[in-house]
Amino acid sequence: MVRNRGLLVDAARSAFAESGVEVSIGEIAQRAGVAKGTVFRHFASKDDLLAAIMLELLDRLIETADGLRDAADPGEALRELMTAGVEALAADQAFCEVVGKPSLQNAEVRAAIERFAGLVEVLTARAREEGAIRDDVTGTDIVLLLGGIQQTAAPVLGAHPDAWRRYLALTFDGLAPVHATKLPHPLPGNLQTALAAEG
Amino acid sequence: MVRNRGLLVDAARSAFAESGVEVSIGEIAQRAGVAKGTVFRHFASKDDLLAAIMLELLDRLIETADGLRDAADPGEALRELMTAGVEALAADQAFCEVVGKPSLQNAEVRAAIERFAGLVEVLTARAREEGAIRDDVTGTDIVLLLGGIQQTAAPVLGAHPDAWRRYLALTFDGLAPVHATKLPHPLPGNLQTALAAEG
Amino acid sequence: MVRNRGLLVDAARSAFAESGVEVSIGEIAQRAGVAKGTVFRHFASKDDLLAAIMLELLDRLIETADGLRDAADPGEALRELMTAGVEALAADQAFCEVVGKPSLQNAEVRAAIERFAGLVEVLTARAREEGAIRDDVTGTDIVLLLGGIQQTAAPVLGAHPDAWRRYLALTFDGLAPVHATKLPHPLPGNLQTALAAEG
Amino acid sequence: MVRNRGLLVDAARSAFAESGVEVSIGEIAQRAGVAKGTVFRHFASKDDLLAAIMLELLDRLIETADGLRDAADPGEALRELMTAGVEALAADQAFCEVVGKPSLQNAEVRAAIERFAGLVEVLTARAREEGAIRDDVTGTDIVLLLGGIQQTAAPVLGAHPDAWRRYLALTFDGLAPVHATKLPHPLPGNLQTALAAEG
DNA sequence: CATGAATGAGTCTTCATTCAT
DNA sequence: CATGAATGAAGACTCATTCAT
Repeated sequence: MVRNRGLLVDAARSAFAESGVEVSIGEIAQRAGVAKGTVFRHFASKDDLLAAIMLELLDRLIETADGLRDAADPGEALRELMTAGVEALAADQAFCEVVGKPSLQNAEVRAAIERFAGLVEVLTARAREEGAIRDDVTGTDIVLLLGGIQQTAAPVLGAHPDAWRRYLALTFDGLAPVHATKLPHPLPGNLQTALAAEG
Repeated sequence: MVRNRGLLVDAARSAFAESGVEVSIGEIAQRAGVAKGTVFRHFASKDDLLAAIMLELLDRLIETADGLRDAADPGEALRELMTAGVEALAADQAFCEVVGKPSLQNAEVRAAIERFAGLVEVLTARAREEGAIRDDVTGTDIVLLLGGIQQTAAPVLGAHPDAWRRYLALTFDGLAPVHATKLPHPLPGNLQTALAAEG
Repeated sequence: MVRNRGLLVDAARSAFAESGVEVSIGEIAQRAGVAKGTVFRHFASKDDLLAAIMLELLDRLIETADGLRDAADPGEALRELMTAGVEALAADQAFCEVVGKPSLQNAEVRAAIERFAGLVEVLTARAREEGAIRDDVTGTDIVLLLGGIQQTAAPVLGAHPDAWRRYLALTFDGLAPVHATKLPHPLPGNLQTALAAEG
Repeated sequence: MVRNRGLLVDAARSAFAESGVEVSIGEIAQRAGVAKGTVFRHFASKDDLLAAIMLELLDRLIETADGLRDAADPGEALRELMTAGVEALAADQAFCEVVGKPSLQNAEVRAAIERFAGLVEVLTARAREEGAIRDDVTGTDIVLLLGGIQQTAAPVLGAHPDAWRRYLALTFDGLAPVHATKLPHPLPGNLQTALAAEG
């Protein structure tokens, strides 16, 4: 039924968030109060289930980015988006692992990340043009930084759940247009190109 | 013999570096060209082997930090240390996982991390006092940032092995004393204290 | 299904009985005609499986002991109980090993043994008071003797499956109240106390 | 060298005695202060080493039995022999396991047991003819009883190292010629015949 | 549709035994 | 002769996935 799918998705969401991608199907099924077989009725494989959950998170983030597209203050908008991004990562162990490891991403997830990256690129460009951030920073940088900020705080998140805000602030200071030297090793503008394997 | 142990450690080093802590003993043995049992001749358990490899890396880092202790330019010294730290992380998947997840650390590894953190604290203090970095940044921040910088670059490391240098530069700019606002959510000075308490 | 569990328990029962506690899960699975994983579906660990089988035997023995509690002839009742006990041991290698080695006993098994020992104590006391057995024999002695009688016959059990009856008879003669000298080295009345302390 | 063999045998003796036949070759080698390979230089297999140690024990027992052959009091002689036998068993875990489980016996051990059994048969016959013990008891019974008596006390040997004397006394009372009823299930006079497998 | 039993490949680890040095 | 490194066959246990009911 459709209700079971809902329970399943809820359970998977919390299980992946708390325990990461390695959480077992059995654990998820148990949390949902269904049998393991039911999981595979709704999702062809564990990877599919994971992808579905990750897509939810990505879609929410895409929506947020979309809503900030025409914000009055592009610098502030970018900061809000980054806040939302890091917050989402800090709240979900599996999300961190998936966005940080391309090998865990399937086609749909990759497409959603690309979509998100495109919006980030737009917001970043606006902020850059307004002089809110330095002009050698790209959208790809911003997307990558989200995972980095979360990771910085990760080891202390148990004791300091808000620590990521500290490192977001620090990173944002690094993005400020006050810095004279150019950043080295610029990446290609497109995230997919930057990810392009083995090269 | 000693040669086999060398092969084994080499194999383990590269296997852990490429695939992370979950790489199987079988894979390591195969890379080394030995039987599985041979691995357990040299290291009592997989954890012991992992710890040995991690301690190599940590010891090298500690040595580097120690050598920079009395450097003429404390700001530059800190940057060099961070470079060495991120480079080590970027080159080793397992190292990232171990330093980021206290549950993977055995007593020796934990002690080495603590020792390293102590040296970072010293270098950070000097840089702070010299005005090379802003005065609301602690050694704990620096240690945590290493993992964050690596993580930022991680998704593109396959295609751009030096990408971490870009994000190290960006982070270092964020540490510059030009920033007026204080960082929120300060952590306790001691890393162990910051890590304390699972919740 | 339930049939498979039956097959599994049957297989485990006979495998443990014939080969002792060291029989492999693979052997049991093969006898049951299932895969190894199936064993772990039904029992969380080998110890759990062993405990389940052992508890069956102990429960049957406890039931027997309980049924003999108010028997008209306490001497005969004790003999019947000992017969049941030795017979159970003679038929099951693993049972012998488990009751003889406290380290193989989990909490439930230990509790069942204690319960059985309590009943034996009662029956022994009655027999003693009736003058059916000598008055320096305790329930602890009787419990211990069961394993001893089995062990006496063990080496010839292959060729003489009933040999234990011979040594039960001999032992029972030794328990008769006709003997003038007291038994040396009396043990504490309680079995757990007698077992206490590894040294 | 011959000295190494001595160290090895000493180590094996104590290791087998304390831990039983399952003690590892590594443990024995370590106790002896030699390398594992050395064990196999002196003994072709673990079974051979075990057999050598067991033969020592059996030879000592055979000697004891031989010395009691012409004792003035045949009943007392038998009791002394049984005391020596049970004491040897109680002091050696592996010895118990080997004599109790024909499958652990190699040809030499079996021969020594047979030799011992022959002597016991002689002592038993004398005691029987003197009326020191009941006349339906055979040497085979006596040999088998040794293991049984040890086993009776085994579970409490940790806390009560002399407990076996209690059960030896009890058993000896059972052997007394005061008992009217014949023992059931007589075994063939020869131990090897009684052991004869699968019959 | 849902169940949960069954599968089987894969993991770490132990240990008797062999053999090059 | 002694060493101890190497082997490889087991063993217990886990888990994604399949499928009969």
